[in-house]
Amino acid sequence: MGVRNRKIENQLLVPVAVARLAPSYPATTASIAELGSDAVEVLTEEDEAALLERLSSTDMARLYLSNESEGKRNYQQSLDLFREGVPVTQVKEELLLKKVSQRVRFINPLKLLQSKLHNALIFVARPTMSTQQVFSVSLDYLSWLVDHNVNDYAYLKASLSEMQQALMQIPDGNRWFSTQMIQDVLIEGTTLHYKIPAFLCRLYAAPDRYHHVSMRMNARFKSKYTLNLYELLRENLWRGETGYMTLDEFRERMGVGPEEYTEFKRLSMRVIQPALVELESLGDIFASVRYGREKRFVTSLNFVIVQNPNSKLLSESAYLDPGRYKELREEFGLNQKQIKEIAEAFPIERIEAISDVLLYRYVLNKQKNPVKNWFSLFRSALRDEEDRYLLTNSEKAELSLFREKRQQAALLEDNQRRERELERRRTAARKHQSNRMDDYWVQLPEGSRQELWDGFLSSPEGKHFRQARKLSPGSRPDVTHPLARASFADYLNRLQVI
DNA sequence: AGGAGATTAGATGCAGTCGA
DNA sequence: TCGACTGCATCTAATCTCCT
Repeated sequence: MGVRNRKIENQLLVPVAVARLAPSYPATTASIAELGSDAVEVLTEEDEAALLERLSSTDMARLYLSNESEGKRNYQQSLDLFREGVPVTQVKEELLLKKVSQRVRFINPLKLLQSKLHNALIFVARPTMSTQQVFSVSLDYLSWLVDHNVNDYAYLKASLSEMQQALMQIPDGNRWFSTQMIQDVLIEGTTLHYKIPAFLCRLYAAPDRYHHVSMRMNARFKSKYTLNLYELLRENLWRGETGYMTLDEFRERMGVGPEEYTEFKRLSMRVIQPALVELESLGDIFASVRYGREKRFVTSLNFVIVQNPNSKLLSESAYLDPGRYKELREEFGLNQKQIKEIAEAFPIERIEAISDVLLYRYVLNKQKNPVKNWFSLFRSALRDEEDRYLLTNSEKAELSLFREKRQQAALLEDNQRRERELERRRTAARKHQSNRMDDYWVQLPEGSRQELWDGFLSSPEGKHFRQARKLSPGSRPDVTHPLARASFADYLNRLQVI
Protein backbone atom coordinates (compact mmCIF):
# COMPACT_ATOMS: atom_id res chain seq x y z
CA MET A 1 0.00 0.00 0.00
CA GLY A 2 1.34 3.39 -0.94
CA VAL A 3 1.58 6.42 1.25
CA ARG A 4 -1.32 7.96 -0.58
CA ASN A 5 -3.60 5.08 0.33
CA ARG A 6 -2.65 5.30 3.96
CA LYS A 7 -3.38 9.00 3.87
CA ILE A 8 -6.86 8.50 2.56
CA GLU A 9 -7.45 5.80 5.11
CA ASN A 10 -6.36 8.13 7.91
CA GLN A 11 -8.64 10.77 6.59
CA LEU A 12 -11.60 8.45 6.69
CA LEU A 13 -10.73 7.22 10.15
CA VAL A 14 -10.38 10.64 11.77
CA PRO A 15 -13.53 11.13 13.81
CA VAL A 16 -14.71 14.48 12.65
CA ALA A 17 -16.00 16.00 15.85
CA VAL A 18 -13.68 14.39 18.36
CA ALA A 19 -10.61 16.56 18.33
CA ARG A 20 -12.27 19.85 19.08
CA LEU A 21 -9.98 21.44 21.59
CA ALA A 22 -6.68 20.67 23.16
CA PRO A 23 -6.48 23.14 26.01
CA SER A 24 -2.93 22.65 27.18
CA TYR A 25 -1.13 21.39 24.14
CA PRO A 26 2.18 23.10 23.68
CA ALA A 27 1.60 24.60 20.30
CA THR A 28 5.14 24.29 19.09
CA THR A 29 5.81 20.65 19.87
CA ALA A 30 2.52 18.87 19.32
CA SER A 31 2.78 16.85 16.17
CA ILE A 32 -0.06 16.51 13.76
CA ALA A 33 -0.32 12.81 14.46
CA GLU A 34 -0.67 13.31 18.20
CA LEU A 35 -3.38 15.87 17.82
CA GLY A 36 -5.24 13.78 15.35
CA SER A 37 -5.29 10.51 17.22
CA ASP A 38 -5.24 11.27 20.96
CA ALA A 39 -8.53 11.74 22.67
CA VAL A 40 -8.63 15.40 23.61
CA GLU A 41 -11.12 17.46 25.54
CA VAL A 42 -14.25 18.48 23.77
CA LEU A 43 -14.93 22.17 23.33
CA THR A 44 -17.54 23.05 25.90
CA GLU A 45 -20.35 25.45 25.25
CA GLU A 46 -18.84 27.92 27.72
CA ASP A 47 -15.57 27.82 25.82
CA GLU A 48 -17.32 28.49 22.58
CA ALA A 49 -19.38 31.29 24.10
CA ALA A 50 -16.28 32.87 25.61
CA LEU A 51 -14.50 32.69 22.32
CA LEU A 52 -17.39 34.21 20.45
CA GLU A 53 -17.64 36.95 23.05
CA ARG A 54 -13.97 37.81 22.63
CA LEU A 55 -14.33 37.89 18.87
CA SER A 56 -17.47 39.99 18.80
CA SER A 57 -16.59 42.89 21.06
CA THR A 58 -18.02 46.24 19.99
CA ASP A 59 -14.75 47.80 18.88
CA MET A 60 -14.64 45.18 16.17
CA ALA A 61 -17.92 46.33 14.68
CA ARG A 62 -16.26 48.98 12.55
CA LEU A 63 -13.72 46.47 11.33
CA TYR A 64 -16.48 44.10 10.32
CA LEU A 65 -18.17 46.80 8.32
CA SER A 66 -15.09 48.00 6.47
CA ASN A 67 -14.05 44.43 5.76
CA GLU A 68 -17.47 43.57 4.51
CA SER A 69 -17.77 46.52 2.19
CA GLU A 70 -14.35 45.72 0.77
CA GLY A 71 -15.37 42.10 0.38
CA LYS A 72 -18.62 43.09 -1.20
CA ARG A 73 -16.92 45.27 -3.77
CA ASN A 74 -14.61 42.46 -4.84
CA TYR A 75 -17.37 39.87 -4.81
CA GLN A 76 -19.70 42.06 -6.84
CA GLN A 77 -16.99 42.74 -9.37
CA SER A 78 -16.27 39.03 -9.70
CA LEU A 79 -19.95 38.34 -10.35
CA ASP A 80 -19.98 40.94 -13.12
CA LEU A 81 -16.90 39.41 -14.70
CA PHE A 82 -18.38 35.94 -14.41
CA ARG A 83 -21.45 37.10 -16.31
CA GLU A 84 -19.25 38.69 -18.96
CA GLY A 85 -17.75 35.25 -19.52
CA VAL A 86 -14.06 36.17 -19.18
CA PRO A 87 -12.04 33.32 -17.67
CA VAL A 88 -10.96 34.29 -14.18
CA THR A 89 -7.30 33.74 -15.01
CA GLN A 90 -7.50 36.37 -17.72
CA VAL A 91 -9.49 39.16 -16.10
CA LYS A 92 -7.75 42.51 -15.89
CA GLU A 93 -9.34 43.68 -12.68
CA GLU A 94 -7.86 42.57 -9.42
CA LEU A 95 -10.09 40.44 -7.23
CA LEU A 96 -8.72 40.50 -3.73
CA LEU A 97 -9.51 38.42 -0.72
CA LYS A 98 -8.59 39.65 2.72
CA LYS A 99 -7.23 36.67 4.59
CA VAL A 100 -6.30 36.07 8.19
CA SER A 101 -2.56 35.96 8.74
CA GLN A 102 -2.93 33.29 11.32
CA ARG A 103 -1.31 29.94 11.43
CA VAL A 104 -3.87 27.46 10.35
CA ARG A 105 -2.97 23.92 9.66
CA PHE A 106 -4.90 21.11 8.15
CA ILE A 107 -4.73 17.63 9.57
CA ASN A 108 -4.86 16.24 6.09
CA PRO A 109 -3.37 18.83 3.80
CA LEU A 110 -5.79 20.12 1.22
CA LYS A 111 -5.31 19.19 -2.39
CA LEU A 112 -4.98 21.84 -5.06
CA LEU A 113 -8.63 22.20 -5.94
CA GLN A 114 -9.60 22.12 -2.29
CA SER A 115 -7.17 24.89 -1.43
CA LYS A 116 -8.65 26.96 -4.23
CA LEU A 117 -12.18 26.20 -3.08
CA HIS A 118 -11.25 27.11 0.47
CA ASN A 119 -10.33 30.61 -0.64
CA ALA A 120 -13.31 30.81 -2.98
CA LEU A 121 -15.78 29.88 -0.26
CA ILE A 122 -14.38 32.54 2.06
CA PHE A 123 -14.43 35.03 -0.80
CA VAL A 124 -18.13 34.36 -1.36
CA ALA A 125 -18.94 34.46 2.33
CA ARG A 126 -16.90 37.58 3.08
CA PRO A 127 -19.59 40.24 2.39
CA THR A 128 -21.97 38.82 4.99
CA MET A 129 -19.64 36.93 7.24
CA SER A 130 -20.23 38.77 10.49
CA THR A 131 -23.96 38.17 10.44
CA GLN A 132 -24.45 34.91 8.61
CA GLN A 133 -23.16 31.40 8.88
CA VAL A 134 -24.82 29.78 5.93
CA PHE A 135 -23.89 30.87 2.44
CA SER A 136 -25.10 29.96 -1.00
CA VAL A 137 -23.33 30.02 -4.31
CA SER A 138 -23.97 28.59 -7.73
CA LEU A 139 -21.66 25.82 -8.86
CA ASP A 140 -21.23 27.57 -12.22
CA TYR A 141 -19.79 30.61 -10.55
CA LEU A 142 -17.73 28.64 -8.05
CA SER A 143 -16.30 26.57 -10.84
CA TRP A 144 -15.42 29.74 -12.72
CA LEU A 145 -13.84 31.31 -9.66
CA VAL A 146 -11.38 28.44 -9.20
CA ASP A 147 -10.95 27.92 -12.93
CA HIS A 148 -12.22 24.39 -12.72
CA ASN A 149 -13.42 23.89 -16.26
CA VAL A 150 -14.99 20.49 -16.16
CA ASN A 151 -18.47 20.03 -17.49
CA ASP A 152 -19.88 17.79 -14.81
CA TYR A 153 -19.57 18.71 -11.20
CA ALA A 154 -18.80 15.24 -9.89
CA TYR A 155 -15.22 16.05 -9.01
CA LEU A 156 -16.13 19.45 -7.59
CA LYS A 157 -18.74 17.85 -5.38
CA ALA A 158 -16.36 15.12 -4.27
CA SER A 159 -13.77 17.76 -3.34
CA LEU A 160 -16.33 19.68 -1.33
CA SER A 161 -17.47 16.70 0.67
CA GLU A 162 -13.87 15.69 1.26
CA MET A 163 -13.20 19.21 2.54
CA GLN A 164 -16.00 18.72 4.96
CA GLN A 165 -13.96 16.01 6.59
CA ALA A 166 -10.78 18.04 6.66
CA LEU A 167 -9.91 19.29 10.11
CA MET A 168 -8.14 22.58 10.55
CA GLN A 169 -6.38 23.74 13.69
CA ILE A 170 -6.02 27.30 14.80
CA PRO A 171 -3.71 28.28 17.62
CA ASP A 172 -5.28 30.82 19.95
CA GLY A 173 -2.85 31.92 22.61
CA ASN A 174 -1.86 28.68 24.28
CA ARG A 175 -4.93 26.86 23.09
CA TRP A 176 -5.55 24.99 19.92
CA PHE A 177 -8.88 25.08 18.27
CA SER A 178 -9.66 22.33 15.92
CA THR A 179 -12.60 22.55 13.60
CA GLN A 180 -14.01 21.66 10.27
CA MET A 181 -13.59 24.31 7.63
CA ILE A 182 -17.15 23.79 6.45
CA GLN A 183 -19.71 22.15 8.67
CA ASP A 184 -22.65 21.36 6.46
CA VAL A 185 -22.84 21.11 2.73
CA LEU A 186 -26.00 20.94 0.73
CA ILE A 187 -26.01 20.77 -3.02
CA GLU A 188 -29.37 21.55 -4.46
CA GLY A 189 -29.38 21.28 -8.23
CA THR A 190 -26.48 23.52 -9.17
CA THR A 191 -26.55 25.59 -6.00
CA LEU A 192 -24.21 24.94 -3.13
CA HIS A 193 -25.21 25.86 0.41
CA TYR A 194 -22.52 25.64 3.04
CA LYS A 195 -22.14 26.49 6.67
CA ILE A 196 -18.98 27.91 8.21
CA PRO A 197 -18.53 27.42 11.98
CA ALA A 198 -19.44 30.55 13.96
CA PHE A 199 -16.04 31.27 15.41
CA LEU A 200 -14.32 30.75 12.10
CA CYS A 201 -16.70 33.33 10.66
CA ARG A 202 -15.80 35.78 13.38
CA LEU A 203 -12.12 35.10 13.06
CA TYR A 204 -12.19 35.62 9.31
CA ALA A 205 -14.50 38.61 9.53
CA ALA A 206 -12.19 40.69 11.69
CA PRO A 207 -8.63 39.42 11.54
CA ASP A 208 -6.02 41.04 13.77
CA ARG A 209 -3.46 40.62 11.06
CA TYR A 210 -4.36 40.11 7.47
CA HIS A 211 -3.00 39.95 3.98
CA HIS A 212 -4.55 40.01 0.55
CA VAL A 213 -4.50 37.16 -1.90
CA SER A 214 -5.55 37.52 -5.48
CA MET A 215 -8.39 35.30 -6.63
CA ARG A 216 -6.94 35.39 -10.12
CA MET A 217 -3.73 33.91 -8.81
CA ASN A 218 -5.71 31.47 -6.69
CA ALA A 219 -7.26 30.09 -9.84
CA ARG A 220 -4.15 30.22 -11.93
CA PHE A 221 -1.67 27.88 -10.32
CA LYS A 222 -1.43 24.24 -11.29
CA SER A 223 0.34 22.99 -8.19
CA LYS A 224 -0.80 23.20 -4.61
CA TYR A 225 2.76 23.96 -3.58
CA THR A 226 2.82 27.04 -5.77
CA LEU A 227 -0.47 28.22 -4.33
CA ASN A 228 0.70 27.68 -0.78
CA LEU A 229 4.02 29.35 -1.46
CA TYR A 230 2.19 32.24 -3.07
CA GLU A 231 0.08 32.74 0.03
CA LEU A 232 3.11 32.47 2.26
CA LEU A 233 4.86 35.16 0.23
CA ARG A 234 1.78 37.37 0.13
CA GLU A 235 1.55 37.17 3.87
CA ASN A 236 5.12 38.42 4.16
CA LEU A 237 5.04 40.86 1.27
CA TRP A 238 5.17 43.81 3.64
CA ARG A 239 8.66 42.96 4.83
CA GLY A 240 10.07 41.68 1.57
CA GLU A 241 11.07 38.26 2.84
CA THR A 242 9.60 35.43 4.83
CA GLY A 243 12.43 35.37 7.33
CA TYR A 244 14.15 32.11 8.18
CA MET A 245 11.69 29.41 9.05
CA THR A 246 12.41 25.86 10.07
CA LEU A 247 11.89 23.08 7.58
CA ASP A 248 9.04 21.70 9.66
CA GLU A 249 7.26 25.02 9.59
CA PHE A 250 7.79 25.29 5.87
CA ARG A 251 6.55 21.75 5.27
CA GLU A 252 3.45 22.49 7.31
CA ARG A 253 2.75 25.65 5.35
CA MET A 254 3.24 23.85 2.07
CA GLY A 255 0.91 21.05 3.10
CA VAL A 256 3.68 18.47 2.95
CA GLY A 257 2.82 15.55 5.21
CA PRO A 258 5.28 14.19 7.78
CA GLU A 259 5.98 11.15 5.63
CA GLU A 260 6.43 12.99 2.39
CA TYR A 261 9.80 14.18 1.13
CA THR A 262 11.65 13.26 4.24
CA GLU A 263 14.89 14.02 2.43
CA PHE A 264 15.55 17.66 1.79
CA LYS A 265 16.80 16.94 -1.69
CA ARG A 266 13.36 15.68 -2.60
CA LEU A 267 11.61 18.57 -0.95
CA SER A 268 13.80 20.92 -2.88
CA MET A 269 13.42 19.18 -6.21
CA ARG A 270 9.75 18.40 -5.96
CA VAL A 271 8.34 21.23 -3.90
CA ILE A 272 10.53 24.29 -3.69
CA GLN A 273 12.04 24.50 -7.16
CA PRO A 274 8.90 23.65 -9.18
CA ALA A 275 6.86 26.09 -7.10
CA LEU A 276 9.37 28.85 -7.70
CA VAL A 277 9.41 28.10 -11.42
CA GLU A 278 5.62 28.17 -11.67
CA LEU A 279 5.43 31.29 -9.58
CA GLU A 280 7.89 32.98 -11.89
CA SER A 281 5.90 32.14 -14.98
CA LEU A 282 2.40 32.76 -13.65
CA GLY A 283 2.60 34.86 -10.53
CA ASP A 284 2.68 38.58 -9.89
CA ILE A 285 5.36 38.15 -7.26
CA PHE A 286 8.37 35.95 -7.21
CA ALA A 287 11.03 34.88 -4.74
CA SER A 288 14.47 33.44 -4.45
CA VAL A 289 15.27 31.00 -1.71
CA ARG A 290 18.10 31.19 0.81
CA TYR A 291 19.21 28.16 2.75
CA GLY A 292 20.06 28.26 6.42
CA ARG A 293 22.46 25.45 7.30
CA GLU A 294 23.68 23.66 10.37
CA LYS A 295 26.86 21.87 9.38
CA ARG A 296 25.92 20.77 5.91
CA PHE A 297 22.25 20.19 6.62
CA VAL A 298 19.72 22.63 5.35
CA THR A 299 17.59 23.37 8.41
CA SER A 300 15.83 26.58 7.57
CA LEU A 301 14.60 28.55 4.59
CA ASN A 302 14.14 32.19 3.79
CA PHE A 303 12.34 33.41 0.73
CA VAL A 304 13.32 36.84 -0.49
CA ILE A 305 10.41 38.37 -2.35
CA VAL A 306 10.85 40.35 -5.54
CA GLN A 307 8.39 41.82 -7.97
CA ASN A 308 8.06 39.46 -10.87
CA PRO A 309 9.63 41.04 -13.95
CA ASN A 310 7.91 38.51 -16.21
CA SER A 311 4.53 39.53 -15.02
CA LYS A 312 2.44 41.97 -17.00
CA LEU A 313 0.13 42.08 -14.03
CA LEU A 314 2.20 44.58 -12.13
CA SER A 315 0.48 47.67 -13.45
CA GLU A 316 -2.84 45.91 -13.37
CA SER A 317 -2.51 44.72 -9.84
CA ALA A 318 -2.86 48.20 -8.46
CA TYR A 319 -6.26 49.66 -8.94
CA LEU A 320 -7.94 52.97 -8.37
CA ASP A 321 -9.27 53.48 -4.91
CA PRO A 322 -12.97 54.35 -4.65
CA GLY A 323 -12.33 58.00 -3.77
CA ARG A 324 -10.18 58.54 -6.84
CA TYR A 325 -12.66 56.68 -8.99
CA LYS A 326 -15.44 58.94 -7.75
CA GLU A 327 -13.32 61.97 -8.49
CA LEU A 328 -12.68 60.87 -12.07
CA ARG A 329 -16.37 60.31 -12.58
CA GLU A 330 -17.76 63.34 -10.86
CA GLU A 331 -15.10 66.04 -11.32
CA PHE A 332 -13.90 65.11 -14.77
CA GLY A 333 -17.08 63.51 -16.00
CA LEU A 334 -15.33 60.40 -17.29
CA ASN A 335 -17.48 57.36 -17.82
CA GLN A 336 -16.78 53.87 -16.61
CA LYS A 337 -15.40 52.69 -19.95
CA GLN A 338 -13.02 55.63 -20.21
CA ILE A 339 -11.75 55.10 -16.69
CA LYS A 340 -11.15 51.45 -17.43
CA GLU A 341 -9.24 52.33 -20.59
CA ILE A 342 -7.04 54.78 -18.74
CA ALA A 343 -6.47 52.44 -15.81
CA GLU A 344 -5.31 49.69 -18.12
CA ALA A 345 -2.97 51.88 -20.12
CA PHE A 346 -1.20 53.83 -17.41
CA PRO A 347 0.32 53.12 -14.01
CA ILE A 348 -1.86 54.03 -11.12
CA GLU A 349 0.62 56.55 -9.66
CA ARG A 350 0.66 58.42 -12.96
CA ILE A 351 -3.12 58.61 -13.07
CA GLU A 352 -3.25 59.90 -9.52
CA ALA A 353 -0.57 62.50 -10.21
CA ILE A 354 -2.29 63.75 -13.36
CA SER A 355 -5.71 63.90 -11.77
CA ASP A 356 -4.14 65.99 -9.00
CA VAL A 357 -2.69 68.43 -11.51
CA LEU A 358 -5.91 68.71 -13.51
CA LEU A 359 -7.98 69.11 -10.41
CA TYR A 360 -5.70 71.89 -9.24
CA ARG A 361 -5.60 73.73 -12.55
CA TYR A 362 -9.14 73.34 -13.79
CA VAL A 363 -11.30 72.86 -10.76
CA LEU A 364 -9.53 74.64 -7.93
CA ASN A 365 -8.25 77.56 -10.04
CA LYS A 366 -11.08 77.51 -12.55
CA GLN A 367 -9.00 78.20 -15.68
CA LYS A 368 -10.70 80.55 -18.06
CA ASN A 369 -11.23 78.12 -20.92
CA PRO A 370 -13.88 75.59 -19.97
CA VAL A 371 -12.78 72.05 -20.74
CA LYS A 372 -14.67 70.59 -23.66
CA ASN A 373 -13.38 67.09 -23.64
CA TRP A 374 -12.08 65.88 -20.32
CA PHE A 375 -11.17 62.46 -21.63
CA SER A 376 -8.82 63.70 -24.37
CA LEU A 377 -7.31 66.27 -22.02
CA PHE A 378 -6.73 63.57 -19.44
CA ARG A 379 -5.23 61.19 -21.95
CA SER A 380 -2.88 63.71 -23.49
CA ALA A 381 -1.80 64.78 -20.02
CA LEU A 382 -1.04 61.17 -19.17
CA ARG A 383 1.03 60.82 -22.33
CA ASP A 384 2.92 64.05 -21.73
CA GLU A 385 6.67 63.53 -21.57
CA GLU A 386 7.79 67.13 -21.17
CA ASP A 387 6.83 67.38 -17.52
CA ARG A 388 4.21 69.97 -18.24
CA TYR A 389 1.94 68.48 -15.65
CA LEU A 390 3.63 68.98 -12.34
CA LEU A 391 2.64 70.66 -9.12
CA THR A 392 4.96 72.51 -6.77
CA ASN A 393 4.88 71.51 -3.14
CA SER A 394 2.92 74.58 -2.16
CA GLU A 395 0.39 73.81 -4.89
CA LYS A 396 0.13 70.28 -3.58
CA ALA A 397 -0.48 71.61 -0.08
CA GLU A 398 -3.11 73.96 -1.44
CA LEU A 399 -4.75 71.09 -3.26
CA SER A 400 -4.86 68.87 -0.22
CA LEU A 401 -6.39 71.71 1.78
CA PHE A 402 -8.92 72.17 -1.00
CA ARG A 403 -9.74 68.48 -0.96
CA GLU A 404 -10.10 68.49 2.79
CA LYS A 405 -12.40 71.50 2.73
CA ARG A 406 -14.47 70.02 -0.02
CA GLN A 407 -14.75 66.78 1.86
CA GLN A 408 -15.88 68.64 4.94
CA ALA A 409 -18.35 70.61 2.88
CA ALA A 410 -19.69 67.39 1.46
CA LEU A 411 -19.93 66.01 4.96
CA LEU A 412 -21.71 69.13 6.15
CA GLU A 413 -24.02 69.04 3.16
CA ASP A 414 -24.71 65.43 3.93
CA ASN A 415 -25.49 66.22 7.56
CA GLN A 416 -27.75 69.10 6.60
CA ARG A 417 -29.56 66.94 4.15
CA ARG A 418 -30.04 64.32 6.83
CA GLU A 419 -31.18 67.00 9.28
CA ARG A 420 -33.71 68.37 6.77
CA GLU A 421 -34.99 64.92 6.09
CA LEU A 422 -35.38 64.32 9.82
CA GLU A 423 -37.22 67.60 10.23
CA ARG A 424 -39.48 66.76 7.29
CA ARG A 425 -40.34 63.46 8.91
CA ARG A 426 -41.01 65.11 12.27
CA THR A 427 -43.33 67.63 10.62
CA ALA A 428 -45.09 64.87 8.75
CA ALA A 429 -45.51 62.93 11.97
CA ARG A 430 -46.89 65.98 13.79
CA LYS A 431 -49.23 66.72 10.93
CA HIS A 432 -50.32 63.14 10.91
CA GLN A 433 -50.95 63.29 14.64
CA SER A 434 -52.91 66.54 14.50
CA ASN A 435 -55.02 65.19 11.63
CA ARG A 436 -55.84 62.14 13.68
CA MET A 437 -56.64 64.40 16.61
CA ASP A 438 -59.12 66.40 14.54
CA ASP A 439 -60.70 63.23 13.21
CA TYR A 440 -61.06 61.90 16.71
CA TRP A 441 -62.41 65.18 18.03
CA VAL A 442 -65.01 65.55 15.32
CA GLN A 443 -66.54 62.14 15.85
CA LEU A 444 -66.64 62.60 19.66
CA PRO A 445 -70.10 63.33 21.22
CA GLU A 446 -70.52 66.81 22.74
CA GLY A 447 -70.57 65.61 26.38
CA SER A 448 -67.43 63.56 26.07
CA ARG A 449 -65.61 66.53 24.57
CA GLN A 450 -66.05 68.62 27.71
CA GLU A 451 -64.97 65.71 29.90
CA LEU A 452 -61.84 65.12 27.79
CA TRP A 453 -61.05 68.85 27.75
CA ASP A 454 -61.28 69.07 31.55
CA GLY A 455 -59.06 66.01 31.85
CA PHE A 456 -56.54 67.67 29.54
CA LEU A 457 -56.48 70.91 31.55
CA SER A 458 -55.64 69.07 34.74
CA SER A 459 -53.06 66.82 33.09
CA PRO A 460 -49.28 67.48 33.01
CA GLU A 461 -49.57 68.08 29.24
CA GLY A 462 -52.26 70.76 29.64
CA LYS A 463 -50.75 72.43 32.68
CA HIS A 464 -48.83 75.12 30.81
CA PHE A 465 -51.73 75.94 28.51
CA ARG A 466 -54.12 76.25 31.50
CA GLN A 467 -51.73 78.56 33.37
CA ALA A 468 -50.97 80.68 30.31
CA ARG A 469 -54.61 81.19 29.40
CA LYS A 470 -55.77 81.33 33.05
CA LEU A 471 -58.37 78.65 32.37
CA SER A 472 -60.08 76.30 34.77
CA PRO A 473 -61.89 72.99 34.17
CA GLY A 474 -65.34 73.64 32.70
CA SER A 475 -64.09 76.26 30.22
CA ARG A 476 -65.19 75.93 26.64
CA PRO A 477 -63.05 73.40 24.72
CA ASP A 478 -60.82 75.08 22.12
CA VAL A 479 -58.69 72.49 20.36
CA THR A 480 -57.96 74.82 17.45
CA HIS A 481 -55.87 77.14 19.62
CA PRO A 482 -52.26 76.87 18.41
CA LEU A 483 -50.87 76.74 21.97
CA ALA A 484 -53.19 73.87 22.86
CA ARG A 485 -52.92 71.69 19.79
CA ALA A 486 -49.53 70.04 20.27
CA SER A 487 -49.90 69.35 23.97
CA PHE A 488 -53.51 68.20 23.55
CA ALA A 489 -52.32 65.77 20.90
CA ASP A 490 -49.64 64.51 23.27
CA TYR A 491 -52.30 64.05 25.94
CA LEU A 492 -54.55 62.03 23.62
CA ASN A 493 -51.52 60.07 22.56
CA ARG A 494 -50.78 59.17 26.16
CA LEU A 495 -54.36 58.04 26.67
CA GLN A 496 -53.84 55.95 23.54
CA VAL A 497 -57.08 57.12 22.00
CA ILE A 498 -55.33 58.31 18.84
C1' DA B 1 48.40 19.72 10.54
C1' DG B 2 47.16 17.64 6.47
C1' DG B 3 45.75 14.23 3.34
C1' DA B 4 43.40 9.76 2.00
C1' DG B 5 39.46 7.41 2.28
C1' DA B 6 34.73 6.98 4.12
C1' DT B 7 30.34 8.85 4.70
C1' DT B 8 26.38 11.15 3.45
C1' DA B 9 23.61 15.40 1.76
C1' DG B 10 22.03 16.78 -2.34
C1' DA B 11 21.09 16.37 -7.65
C1' DT B 12 19.30 13.90 -11.39
C1' DG B 13 17.23 10.37 -14.46
C1' DC B 14 13.86 6.98 -14.96
C1' DA B 15 9.67 4.49 -14.32
C1' DG B 16 5.39 3.35 -12.04
C1' DT B 17 1.24 5.29 -9.85
C1' DC B 18 -2.41 8.26 -9.22
C1' DG B 19 -4.96 12.66 -9.27
C1' DA B 20 -7.24 16.32 -11.97
C1' DT C 1 -5.84 10.54 -20.56
C1' DC C 2 -2.00 13.44 -19.41
C1' DG C 3 1.00 15.17 -16.44
C1' DA C 4 2.19 15.62 -11.60
C1' DC C 5 3.78 13.00 -7.83
C1' DT C 6 6.76 9.61 -5.77
C1' DG C 7 10.22 6.07 -5.11
C1' DC C 8 14.47 3.95 -6.54
C1' DA C 9 19.06 3.89 -8.36
C1' DT C 10 22.95 6.29 -9.12
C1' DC C 11 26.05 10.15 -9.43
C1' DT C 12 28.52 14.31 -7.43
C1' DA C 13 30.61 16.77 -4.07
C1' DA C 14 30.77 18.51 0.62
C1' DT C 15 32.20 17.13 5.00
C1' DC C 16 33.92 14.00 8.45
C1' DT C 17 37.21 10.64 10.38
C1' DC C 18 41.22 8.65 11.10
C1' DC C 19 45.89 7.91 10.49
C1' DT C 20 50.52 9.41 9.89
